[in-house]
Formats: sequence, structure tokens, C-alpha cells
Amino acid sequence: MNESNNKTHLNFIEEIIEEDIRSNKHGGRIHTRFPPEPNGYLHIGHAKSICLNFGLAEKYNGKANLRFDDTNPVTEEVEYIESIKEDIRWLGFDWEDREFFASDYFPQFYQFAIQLIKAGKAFVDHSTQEEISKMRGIPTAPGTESPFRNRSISENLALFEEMKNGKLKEGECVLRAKINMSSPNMHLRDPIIYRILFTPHHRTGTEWCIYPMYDFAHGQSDSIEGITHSVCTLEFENHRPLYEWFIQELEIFPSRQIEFARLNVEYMMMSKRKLLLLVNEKIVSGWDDPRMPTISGMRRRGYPPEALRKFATEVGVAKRENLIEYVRLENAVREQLNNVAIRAMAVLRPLKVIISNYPEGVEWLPVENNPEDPNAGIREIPFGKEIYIEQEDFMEIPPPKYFRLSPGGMARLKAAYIIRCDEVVKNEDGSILHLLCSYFPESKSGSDKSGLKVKTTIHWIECQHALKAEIRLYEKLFEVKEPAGSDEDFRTLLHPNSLEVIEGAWIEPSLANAEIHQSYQFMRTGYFCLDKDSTKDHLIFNRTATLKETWLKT
RNA sequence: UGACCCAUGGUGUAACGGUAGCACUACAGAUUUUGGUUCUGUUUGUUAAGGUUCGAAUCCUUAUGGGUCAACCA
Repeated sequence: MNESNNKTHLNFIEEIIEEDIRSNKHGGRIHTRFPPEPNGYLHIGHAKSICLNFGLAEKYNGKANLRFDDTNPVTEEVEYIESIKEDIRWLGFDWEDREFFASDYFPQFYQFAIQLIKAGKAFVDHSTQEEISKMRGIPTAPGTESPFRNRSISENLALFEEMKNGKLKEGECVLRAKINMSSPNMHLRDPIIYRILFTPHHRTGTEWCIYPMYDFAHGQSDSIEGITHSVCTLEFENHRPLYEWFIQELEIFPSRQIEFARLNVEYMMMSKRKLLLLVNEKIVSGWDDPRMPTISGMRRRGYPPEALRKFATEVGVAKRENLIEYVRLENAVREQLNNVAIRAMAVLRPLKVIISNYPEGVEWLPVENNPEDPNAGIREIPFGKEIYIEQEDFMEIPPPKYFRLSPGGMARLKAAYIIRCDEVVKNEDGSILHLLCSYFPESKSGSDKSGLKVKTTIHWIECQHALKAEIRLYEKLFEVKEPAGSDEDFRTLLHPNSLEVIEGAWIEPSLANAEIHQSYQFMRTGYFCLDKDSTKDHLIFNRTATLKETWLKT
């Protein structure tokens, strides 16, 4: 009816952009950027930012740059640059030839600094770090001006050059913008814009020993690249006046900074610093551990990029603090995987079933690869006298509403026959050795003439052709909904069983040809993908997500 | 005892002074050779108090609650 109306739901950033296009600001040109610091791996929060920035460019026929914000050589590494690029590409975005580095602009930043000094808007401060901190004051009371604040322009110029030439020691002095020490905005109280650092830079080596601070690099990079809309997270809101002050004083291209609320997801910790700790302390196997909220972790876990993109757009963009329900991420994953994942059978915790009245030998039965997608075709799976079923698909004393197998009860074996449990054979200790069942030849799948009615269909694996596999079951890494908001040491918030390894699972023979990262739905148990630790002789599958288990909930 | 920002069902997000809608969740039912999928239905909301207005989620004021800021990090 009015589908055109539904289309017009814009988020506040899109509204700003459309207004700018209407007023022909920058000639209607739209240019965004994704500006990671290469000091860690990207996580789901970055994925949202990537989708936002590249998505905006796509939607408004603009461009999006990839720019590494590499102005702090002590924390940044090349390894991170490579992982970041891989993750963005995997997510499905392309920065074409627009791969930039803030470090490429160091000469320009240096000139900007000189320009500021010449305008009497910056000075070299020899105060110690402590003194500067003390003089900055507190948010509720003004700071005091540095005794070095009124050095002459020529002295500042000479000093800054000495800084640059390595004549001064690390920490001996800094370059500060001269703004207002009694501003209620702390960022305007003569912010430091350059410091001395003798750490070699991963790209510029030892060429520079002075490095610009974030506020004197980020906005300037935006200007240099002609970024029209510089989208960042809320914690930079208080930086905006400084961002604009530099644009005005330097008389450079006026990029506009727009802040949105960062993504928070239940049970996830997004702090790069803490994620690094998890890696360094070997609490997880690495940045790409499938329990990590990193893009690489999710990739290894089996989350498809389509799902991450869908999730990122579905959660929306606003300025309000948010905590997204974990199930929304899982659902986006399930929704995508349901469409594309090939179905297969796997028995995680086996219980042997002997079909007494079935002859020796094996029969190959056709089964559809994906009931959601007829084009996925069919395959044949072996069926025989001895099979494994899931332990939880049999109960000696079934509770009410239990649909599966129980003594004297019947169930259908997927794509095969209906069986009835005739006898429970036990070990001396009372545990179950195996089940003796009988099958109904008339009930063969696809040509059932038995007239029998069963309440459910279970999965199974024929013993002789079964392949052994290791299955890794993942749970949430953290037990609490808001690990980041807790005062406790985050190590105490970890889920004790976030990884359960099942060594003795049986899987159907077709899975021998699985490829790394390829997703399957193990029928009735969940979505899985082959892990990179896998070998031909030792197959390892990661559980991406369970199926929805509405029955289990009570 | 400062500045800036935010406040709509359980969660997230729309409504731009004129019928509070959508998605997810939850619950109920139907279908189903996956207790999956799919389909149908139901419950639940404008932080508070004033003001402006014929009319306020929307504009104004105040309060309350939450977030950010005192790195030579980004």
C-alpha cells in the first residue's frame, strides 16, 4: 500500500546527510571513512561502524576510505593492519584504492603545528606530565595557565624544531594548543597536540620522534581526505569543539563530526584492552577464538558475513546507550544459515541401536540437502542394522510430552524407517549398553504405507560408515549480561564452561569433504562449521549456534 | 557539585504539532519426516511535574535517571 512510506525511516545520520544533499553542501558529495587504530583485532562493534560508514557511502553514491589511525607507535603493529583489512574484506566491503594511513600525513601535521605556532595558538611546554595534569584542573573547577604559555613565537618555533630533530628527551616537553584553561570542556584546556616518542613507527621507522595526539591527527586526516561526514562514537562528543577549533584555526576543509552510540551486546566485552588480556593470559586460544566478539572469532565460529551485516543494520543507529539482546545476533546468524547451510546428520553423544529384524548389509537412502532450497539437491546416506542415535533421544521413563523413543515407543529415523524400541540392554552397572529395536519395512521414507503415526523424527548415523569427529561446543564467554559494566575483575565473570569438547561424536561420511569455515546444519542439533585446526584424519567442527529449542524451555 | 549528550513495550528503533508503528523476544495456535523453518494471533510503551496549543512522544521550563570528560591512548 504505502511501501514508499516505510522506506523513509531514516536514522539521524541519514537525515543529516539528506539535508546536506538538499542544501548542496560540498556539492552534494558524500565521503566517509573507517578509521581503526591498528592496536588490536576488530570486533562486532567495529563491524557496525564499518557497515555504517561503507553503507552510507554506498547508499548516497559516495566513497568510504579505510584509514589507519596509526599515531601511537608503542601499541601498534603490522599484524593488526593485516587482520583489519582481512576482516573488512570478509565482511564484504571494498575501499578500492583508498587505503590511507595517518602516518602518511606526518609532514602535513608538522606544518599544521608550525602554522598554529606562528599564529600564536600553540606553545612548547616544559612542564612535567604531573604538573600539566595538575594545572589542567578538574571538570568542576578551572585550571591554571602554564608558566611556559607566553613564550615568544620564535622561541616556540625553535623549540618545536628541536623536538622534531631529536634534540630533546622523551617527556621533556610537549606542544600544546593555546585555547582556554578555564573552559568547562576539559579538552579545550590547552590540549597537548605533539609529544616526543623515540619508539620506531611500524611505517615511518625512525623518521619521526614527535607524534601528533589523536585530536591533532584525526580531524586533520579527515580534512586532508575531504571527508564530509566523520562518524564516530559518543565518547568523542566532548572532542567536537576541539575538532572544530582546529578546522577554524587551520582554515582547512570543514569535515563534520557526528557521534552515535556504540554497539553493546549482552554477555560481550568489547574493550580492546581487555580482549588483549584474554589473549595474552591464554584464557582464549587467540584473537580468533570462536568465543571472542572479534570478527575473526565470529568467522571461525561460523557466523556468515551476511548475518553480521544484517545484524548491524537491524540494530539501528541512534545516540541512546543500548544493550542489544544476545539472541538478536544469534537469530541473524540462524536466519542466514537456515537458508544456505547443507543439512547433515551427526550424533554427538551416541547410543547404539541394533535393529533386530533388519538384514545384514547397507542400503543407501536419498535425503535432501536443504529443505529450504530445492536447488541444493539430494545425497545418499547409508543405513544398516547397527546405528547410533543421540542419547537424549531415548528415555527409559519419559516425562509427559516427550516425543522421542522410549521402551515400546516408536519414532521415525530421518529419511529412513519407523522403529520401535523392543528392549533396553544394560551393562552390569545398570547403564544402557544398547537398544534392541525393530523396524517397519513398509514405513520407508517417501513411500510410507505402514499407516503408523509417530510424534517425531530423530537423526541417526549408520555405524560401519560413520566418521569420528571432535565437536567443540561453545557457550557465551561471559556469564553476566554486562561484563563491561561490572566492578568485579572480569576474569571472575567468565562462563566456566564456555567450551566443551566432545571427542567421540559420529558424523555421516559425506562430511569427509567439508571445507574450513563451510557451514552445515547438523539436523536437530545446530549449525556447525569445520575448524581450521581440522585435518583429514581428525575432523573438528565448531558449533556456530544451536537451533531454537523452544521445547527445552520451561 | 561544571560542561556536553541521552530518555518511547522485555530489547532495539520509528512517528519531524494531528490514529504511538515496525523488528526481535515472550506467549498461544496452525503446518511440518528437523520439538528447526514457515504461517496466524495475543500481551506489554511515550521517566515525572508544570507550561504553550483546538491538539504534545514531539515545542518550552524544571525535576529525576543514565552516559561522557580530569592519558604525553585512540
